[in-house]
Amino acid sequence: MTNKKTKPERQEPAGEQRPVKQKSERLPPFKAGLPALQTALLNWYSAHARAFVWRAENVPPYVTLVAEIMLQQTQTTRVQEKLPEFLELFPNVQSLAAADNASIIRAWSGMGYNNRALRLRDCARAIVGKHAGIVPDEHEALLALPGIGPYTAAALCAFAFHQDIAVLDVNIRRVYSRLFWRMEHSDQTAAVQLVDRLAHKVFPRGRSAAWHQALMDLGATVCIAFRPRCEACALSIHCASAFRITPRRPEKKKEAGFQGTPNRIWRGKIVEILRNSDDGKWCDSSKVLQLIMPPALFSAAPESETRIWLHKIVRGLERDGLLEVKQSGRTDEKFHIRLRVRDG
DNA sequence: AAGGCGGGGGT
DNA sequence: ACCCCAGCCTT
Repeated sequence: MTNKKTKPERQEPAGEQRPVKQKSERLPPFKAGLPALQTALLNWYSAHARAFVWRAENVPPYVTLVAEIMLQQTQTTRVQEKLPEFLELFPNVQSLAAADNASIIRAWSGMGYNNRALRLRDCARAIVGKHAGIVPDEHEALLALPGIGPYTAAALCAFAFHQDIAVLDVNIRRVYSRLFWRMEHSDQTAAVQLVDRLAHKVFPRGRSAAWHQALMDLGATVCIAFRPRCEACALSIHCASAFRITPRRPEKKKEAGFQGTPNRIWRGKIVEILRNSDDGKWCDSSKVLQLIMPPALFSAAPESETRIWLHKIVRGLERDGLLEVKQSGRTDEKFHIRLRVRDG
């Protein structure tokens, strides 16, 4: 068991963070047997499954793909709201593949992590170019697509194509860690390799989709990160850590920022300004500063230094294909930006 | 292995 | 004013 978020200098009782001993490749001892555990989780899911639009009957793989990309680091409630709007604009792989940068970035408004929007569009293009417009159903092929990593590839195999495959994200790993090993604190998880090996063995064959959806629902509503609600958990009888977890928050990482706000938030503000400006219109750097900064801060900020800071952020956005920069000559002069129109 | 990358909603 | 949250990519 490791705590990857806690720094070594943090004082802990000796031995607390040693890795869980793994004597063999055999499964951990299940308190009441694996079949009983499987039944308990699937029964709980039958009664408590959250009704999401991407879980409806006969959802095309394309919709599952868009949903899973959106669900990378974005809450279910927001995806529930944004997915239908997005699908209205881009109802299939072909329409998404045809989108220019500005269109897809605008359609991504409110989702955050805007680089995902371009990768998703590029993913659609790769599907059109390499897979005849059909979302591939093989894990290896999915993994090779832009924006699709181990989690999303497995999620598509399980949820869209009903293959027997383990789906692993931070939620499911947390649930497994607590279920099969004795976790002392809420921010602890078993070693990823250990959990992942186990994950391939414990899901009921033929029920991978329901099983992993169930784990994610349980992780989101009951076996939550900070203070798990063991008293409400259908698996507490089976759980090695039930009622024994002490809440503890992970060490927060410091993040580069300006005026107390992380740079990525400023990035988002800049992109949002460009979304709301006319298509193809160049926006003056001073105007952008005025729009993204609180009035008091904008008034007090020295023009030149602030513009140099903005310029640095903007170059990052340019590198990512999100916007275009027009600057006449010297880098310390005013400049103009707009949403990137050309394809990336 | 570590850092970059949003933003809305809850407490 | 904090907190949280269905990863992936680059260096």
